[in-house]
Amino acid sequence: MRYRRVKGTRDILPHEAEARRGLESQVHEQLSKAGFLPILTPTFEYYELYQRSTGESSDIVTKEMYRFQDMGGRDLALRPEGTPSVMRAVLENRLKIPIRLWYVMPMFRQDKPQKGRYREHTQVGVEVIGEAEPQADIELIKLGFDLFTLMGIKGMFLELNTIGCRECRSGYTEQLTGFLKEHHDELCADCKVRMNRNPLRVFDCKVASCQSILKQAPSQRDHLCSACIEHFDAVKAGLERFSIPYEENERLVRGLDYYSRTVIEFKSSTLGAQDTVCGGGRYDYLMGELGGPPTAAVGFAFGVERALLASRGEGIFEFNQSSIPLLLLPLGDEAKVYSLELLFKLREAGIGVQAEFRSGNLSKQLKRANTRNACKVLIIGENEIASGKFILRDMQTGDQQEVGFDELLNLFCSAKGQSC
RNA sequence: GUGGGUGUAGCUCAGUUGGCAGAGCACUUGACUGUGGCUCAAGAUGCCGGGGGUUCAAGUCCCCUCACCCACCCCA
Repeated sequence: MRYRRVKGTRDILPHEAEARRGLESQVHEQLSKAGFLPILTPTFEYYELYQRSTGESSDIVTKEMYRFQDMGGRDLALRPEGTPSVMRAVLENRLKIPIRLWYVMPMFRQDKPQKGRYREHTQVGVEVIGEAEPQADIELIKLGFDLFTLMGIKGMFLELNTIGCRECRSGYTEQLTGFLKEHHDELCADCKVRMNRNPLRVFDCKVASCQSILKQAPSQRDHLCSACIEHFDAVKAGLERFSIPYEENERLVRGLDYYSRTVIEFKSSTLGAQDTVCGGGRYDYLMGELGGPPTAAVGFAFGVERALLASRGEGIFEFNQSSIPLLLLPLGDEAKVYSLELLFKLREAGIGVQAEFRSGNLSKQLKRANTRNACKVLIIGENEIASGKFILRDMQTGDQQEVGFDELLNLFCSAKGQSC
């Protein structure tokens, strides 16, 4: 094969493309009800935007970005995640805050592909901008929970943590760094790097020896300020009140630098190694970081591909085998021309109709109709053209009737929306 | 970057101790020239991922390489 798709990219073939349309329209409906407005941002931005927001300690920025220069020498990058672009757009276009925005956009990360991980993938993102109260966190989490339930995500569970605010975190990271320095020689190479860049990330480490050291590490819980504790308690109380099951996971810190306080991940046990369907949290400092006014915000994003993987064959985006409600079967050259005319007239009337233009006797045409999964066929031969009456055949039952054009319209318009 | 697995027909996959390249599904044609699905018959389809080596002989054994998948890591 001479031409292949680029590593880590996928062709989304008709049946999956249909499923995605179904998913998107459901998401749109739910989010509209919750007051979210759609937004779309460019596929590439200045590299610096991601560097400043996603952060220097994140894997995304350090090793996964598609970074390039354009002909004007601009330092650009393909969008690896949506939140920075959306916040930039809010700021740049002076959108009125508070505002709730959502998007579905492709994201690009040059990671090594495997199941549920692609170099181009699609995220649905949801951002609540300008709401600092824990109720916003609760509403958002409930929204996600309901959405994933509706989609039929199998083996779903929610992990929850708080990573504090600037004030309480700085004291904690200081203490944590001190602890890590004491154990410097026992740590793995990755953790030695993490220690300096973003010490909280050491909790992500899967190396057994690191984990056993970390058991004795100071707990962030003991360093949360009273405001952060209050916020976290309110969120947890809300989840309990609305019967949203969750697991508290002190190890959950998220790979992006801009989070504060609440962080969440929805996971599915069916996905294997890449089990996170949705990640998110609060990012009260990001707007300020980008040079805007201090603006609290909370949001999440879920991967469309993973959501589909985790719910295959279930939920809202099942789709029907594509079938043709009515297929015109012309017999002979004259009938072909005639059937084209008929095709346009019927379609104008709103009927989902197609025509078979290949030549062949009736036997062959019916065979083709069968292969193409036609519900009903209209046989158009010399006799039919002469009389203006066509034979309408039901491909399932084999019933046939002679119908004129007007009769045909009536039959199909009254049966609109029905499958065969 | 580090492991493991898989590459054979359009698809799913067999292929034995090295001995003519196979099956099922799908496809084409006919039986059936204005009535499909079922059945029967016939047919087409391959750089066996690529390169090199061993051998009288390689899909099969050896070396190299590429691609894809999975896992580590990280995340959606």
